[in-house]
Amino acid sequence: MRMTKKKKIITIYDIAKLTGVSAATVSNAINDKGFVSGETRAKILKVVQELNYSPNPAARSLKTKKTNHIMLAMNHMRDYFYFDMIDAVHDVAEKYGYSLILNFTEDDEKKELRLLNSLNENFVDGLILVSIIFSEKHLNEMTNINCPVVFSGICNNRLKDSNILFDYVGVDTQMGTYISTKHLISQGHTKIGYVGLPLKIQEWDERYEGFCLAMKESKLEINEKFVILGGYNEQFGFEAGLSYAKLGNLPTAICAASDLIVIGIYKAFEQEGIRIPDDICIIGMDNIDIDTLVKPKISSVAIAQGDIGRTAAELIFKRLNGSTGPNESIIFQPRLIVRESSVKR
Amino acid sequence: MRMTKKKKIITIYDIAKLTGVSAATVSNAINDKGFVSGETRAKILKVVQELNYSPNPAARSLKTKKTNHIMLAMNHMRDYFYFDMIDAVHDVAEKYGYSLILNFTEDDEKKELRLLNSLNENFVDGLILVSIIFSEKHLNEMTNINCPVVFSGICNNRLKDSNILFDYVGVDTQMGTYISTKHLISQGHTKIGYVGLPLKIQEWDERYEGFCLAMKESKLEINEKFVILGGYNEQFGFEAGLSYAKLGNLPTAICAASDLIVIGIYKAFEQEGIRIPDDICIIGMDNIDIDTLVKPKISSVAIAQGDIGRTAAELIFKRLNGSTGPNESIIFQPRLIVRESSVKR
DNA sequence: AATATTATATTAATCGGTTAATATAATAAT
DNA sequence: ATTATTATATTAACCGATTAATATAATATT
Repeated sequence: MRMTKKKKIITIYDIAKLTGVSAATVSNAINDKGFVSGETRAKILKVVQELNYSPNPAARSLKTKKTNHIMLAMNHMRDYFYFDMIDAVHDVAEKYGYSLILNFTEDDEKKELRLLNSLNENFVDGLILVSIIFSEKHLNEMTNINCPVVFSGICNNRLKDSNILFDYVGVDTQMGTYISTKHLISQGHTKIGYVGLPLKIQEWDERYEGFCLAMKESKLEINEKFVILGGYNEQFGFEAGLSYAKLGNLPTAICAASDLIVIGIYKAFEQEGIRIPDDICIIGMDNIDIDTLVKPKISSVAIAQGDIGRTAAELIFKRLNGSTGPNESIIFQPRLIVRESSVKR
Repeated sequence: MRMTKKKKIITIYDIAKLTGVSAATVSNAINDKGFVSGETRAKILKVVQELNYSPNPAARSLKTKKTNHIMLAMNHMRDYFYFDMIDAVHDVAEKYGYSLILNFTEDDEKKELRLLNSLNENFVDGLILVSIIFSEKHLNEMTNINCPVVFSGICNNRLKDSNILFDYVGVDTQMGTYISTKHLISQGHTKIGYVGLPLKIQEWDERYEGFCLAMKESKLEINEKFVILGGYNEQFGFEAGLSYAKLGNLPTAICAASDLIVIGIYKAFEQEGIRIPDDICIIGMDNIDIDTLVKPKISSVAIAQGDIGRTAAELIFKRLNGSTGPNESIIFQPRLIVRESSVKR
């Protein structure tokens, strides 16, 4: 629709004039503050409704210092991982009468830092930052933040372990790869490979750690040739799959850090004539929709993205409502879902 | 992060005081208006940077009547259809220095109408409304809108045909089912079924129309038993698949209005032992990621969701930049993508 | 040298609400 | 009947920017 000539904007003063009261009384009536008689209130609300008036958000915001916006920032849209999360955060925001601003940082740490840096300007009332990598740089940028921030996603548990410096809602992904690896081991596998994220922070990664732990516990050796670190998306999975094929000597099972990696490996293995699960068993993580649509169906570890989003959002509003308790760290436990890709038929 | 004690908020007056100029000059310097000497400007910007100052958006918004927000409203998150669109709109918004507010109307016409109704309150600077159904009720609610609105999605072309009442960016979905049906016909099929949306508006639906047109052109009869109307999601596709199975007498090919429907039919047919494409050929629409991940790969009609989002967003900004030309109606043409599900091997 | 023009900066009004302080009227308490 | 209390409404300041109108100083023009 093209812009038509500017309409006269109805202000609180128009309502006041029409009802014969002061602007302050109109404000009180609208915001359900006391001090307004039932009669007056009814008269005001009637006119408000008739004129379809609603207060200018900017003016209100300027005085109250609340924007009624929260922001959900995440690296990128195209990870099926996030859909439920967006949905859940949106629902909670709506419940509290807030709007949801979506922001994609595209795995760009600079963008994330700039975002944190800009939050001192009454831009949003709260932020949920989903980041794959989380470093001390993030903390440094948070010194001048004056709105609640909840971190989420695939943070590094190490940060939570020693010193809870921020609210955090996430999932124990180390447990995720731990149980998926254990599942493979329980099937009798001993030559198990791993494909996952690089060890960015201090040469360490939760998911890889979970894999190592499970192997160690079962006294199994990790063959370095079977470990491929570097990413989490389909493309990386495809490349990893090809590397395996070139290897000649295959592991009998693979623990992957994400289902997208598995999808990539599927494609590579199909191309190379390697059969799943006949030649090699495989299990992923995230429990995305696609898992049940491909053949064989992908075994996975469910991490309740919706719950994470909901909980993170609720935490924001808890803080906005004045909760000043110590920082919380809410860690959901992952759940093993055995389908077809990890079980020999 | 929990709220710490409120920080002193830096205002334009603080900057003014520190640099020894007036607030007006600071404002001019920040906004790159003329009338400020290079020397003064540099001095101001230096302090601005040092204090990490940025203008209060509410105050600015109140005066300028611009929020720097645009809204993308769509029925629901969980249609793969929309991902590229969200991404594209976000990118364009970012390019113009705008934030993206996401809103889900959940196929609820009331929510859509309430949304249109609320847009007279300087809430956002522009709206892209993606709606499956578009009725005159929508138009009625738009009388008091004072920001540009672009409709998109699967609107009814009829509205555009007679009288362009709003900016519209979409895809010719009638052409979509027309070419997919033609494709099936060119393979020699004569008994062709259709699964798609109900005929909500005036007993008429674009996609179904495209199917009918192609059949008519080839002088093929439409068997009413093979036409199943009622929805567009996976669940509906599953039910449609089961109905076909019960029918006994199957069509040799099916034109589906969405790929999600195809996914549903896949599941039903797998359960019922009907093979694709051996027993029945099938083609969908939307070209979602999953198409190439399932077996057989789903033939589809690509509708450039990213292009639609980008174009719709650019149109919003064109209007915001003062374009007052007649309403535009930009219709992308769909593209046939033949994979495995529609071709006998 | 007097005046016009230009460049630069300031003043003060304004945007449209909210809210603390204050006034007024109505009722209750003494 | 006077005062205290309560309920209701108003006044006016304020939030933090932008901007039109205005002032001032510096330079150009005659």
